[in-house]
Amino acid sequence: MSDTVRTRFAPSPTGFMHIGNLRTGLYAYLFARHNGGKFILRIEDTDRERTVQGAVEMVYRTLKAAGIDYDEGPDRDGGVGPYIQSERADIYKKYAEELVERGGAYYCFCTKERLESISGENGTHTYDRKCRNIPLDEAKARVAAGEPYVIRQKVPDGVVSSYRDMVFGEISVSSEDIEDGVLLKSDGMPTYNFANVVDDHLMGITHVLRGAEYLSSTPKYNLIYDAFGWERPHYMHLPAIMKDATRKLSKRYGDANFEDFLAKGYLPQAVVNYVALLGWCPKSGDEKMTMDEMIAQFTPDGVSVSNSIFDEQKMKWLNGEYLKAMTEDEFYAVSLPYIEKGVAGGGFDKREIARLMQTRVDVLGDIPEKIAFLGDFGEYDLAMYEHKKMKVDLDVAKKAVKVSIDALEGLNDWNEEGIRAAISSAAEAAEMKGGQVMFSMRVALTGQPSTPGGAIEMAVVLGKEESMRRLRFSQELLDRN
RNA sequence: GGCCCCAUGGUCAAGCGGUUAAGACAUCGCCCUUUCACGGCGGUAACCCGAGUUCGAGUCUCGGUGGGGUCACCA
Repeated sequence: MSDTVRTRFAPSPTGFMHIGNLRTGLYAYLFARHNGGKFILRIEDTDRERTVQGAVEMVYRTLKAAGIDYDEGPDRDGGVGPYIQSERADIYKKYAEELVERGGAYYCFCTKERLESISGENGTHTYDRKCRNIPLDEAKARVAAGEPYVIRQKVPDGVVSSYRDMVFGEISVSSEDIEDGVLLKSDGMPTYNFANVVDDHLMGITHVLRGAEYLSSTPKYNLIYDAFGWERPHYMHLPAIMKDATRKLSKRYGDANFEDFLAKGYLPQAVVNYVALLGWCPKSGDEKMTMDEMIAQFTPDGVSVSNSIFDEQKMKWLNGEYLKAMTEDEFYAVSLPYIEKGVAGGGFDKREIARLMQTRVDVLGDIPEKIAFLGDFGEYDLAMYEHKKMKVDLDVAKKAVKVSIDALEGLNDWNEEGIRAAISSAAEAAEMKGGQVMFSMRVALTGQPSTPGGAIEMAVVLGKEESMRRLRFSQELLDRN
């Protein structure tokens, strides 16, 4: 293997990809690309009980939507596969046995019951190394006889295992704090501890990026590399993303799930951009960045060491920035499904609605409720006509609505200019301020205290027929009081 | 509890011994405006505590406190 950078993203297919997982993959991708290296996707499904049907497809979907493309993976062979751990069982077994021969591991025949019986004060139990000194010949004979076993790491005595993490710096753990952990389970599958080391080595991974929960167990993994005589990779651990000050984002509760955000009307690139900013700050201080810009600027010294709290509000803002930066056509395309949902098939000018919504929503999912009034008009609270700043009250409103009706009834140019001209001159003739008429007209047209646009824009969207119908309805409503 | 890690406004965060302690989100006010937005301008708001090192500490050291992680035949 050459010395080009190779990183990997190794999710376990448990059904969800929250943004913390996504960020880990993103950083591994950015780091690889920044250094002109390769990015590998590996599926860690050694725990058959937690593996969820269809979860691998979800990983593919997510990566694709996020714009993270991998060079090698289950469906893109790079010569060091398979890239799915459950298909590599024989490899782990072979290496575990080799490690036993090298003196870095041993067979253990302790039962689960025995292990539970030696649990410590805090419910934690450290293996007491009972099987550590069984002569190898004897152990092999027991294995050959069919006795169930696991293979455990033989942690050397009296050493301090240290490494330099790219973001956290020097980390040291002494061997007395490291347990003789299980490497190969009794079902023949490896544990994460072992599969990772073997795969990362065999796949030529040069830089391991992963969550900080592995920070203190990395010395243990390094001891395995050492026992094999393999070169250790570089490590870059990433601080956690929190739900609040004391709780991590959790897969179990489906927190901050990537696909949920897409369903709510977030743009994948906005989510990816936001997530990149949680725990990393580019030298330039840029916030809104394309993937290429992130690649160009991604360096480990900008990665933070402390946890950060996920803030949907800011992600919303960023998403809004992406929305506003689109061309009208682009926005129309992405917003159309939401507009259709909001107006439920009404014959409105969807193009115009899209134009109005572009600066008014941060998330596409907010569109339907913002335009619901277009298809839903009826009795409303007349108090809405009271507006001090606009100098409007019920009497003014009555007059204004009548003026509007008279001005628009015979209008043929039903567009912004035409309506504006008609209303303006009518207002003048009636000795009213344009604002008084237009404010009242807007309420009369919509029955809403606030709308995405003013009277003229609303009239255009509603069309002449519907506008006139609504104005007359409102006139009646006002006259009844 | 042992071990590992972390600590700048409400949130994300610059800062690497000397700054009026950036910037962004949020919030508040003003302007623009026919409502709501968009946009523009401005304001409020932070170095966890205590020692030490130093002429000088948010920045270095130690201790405390708080928080996170980990201690599985889960990853």
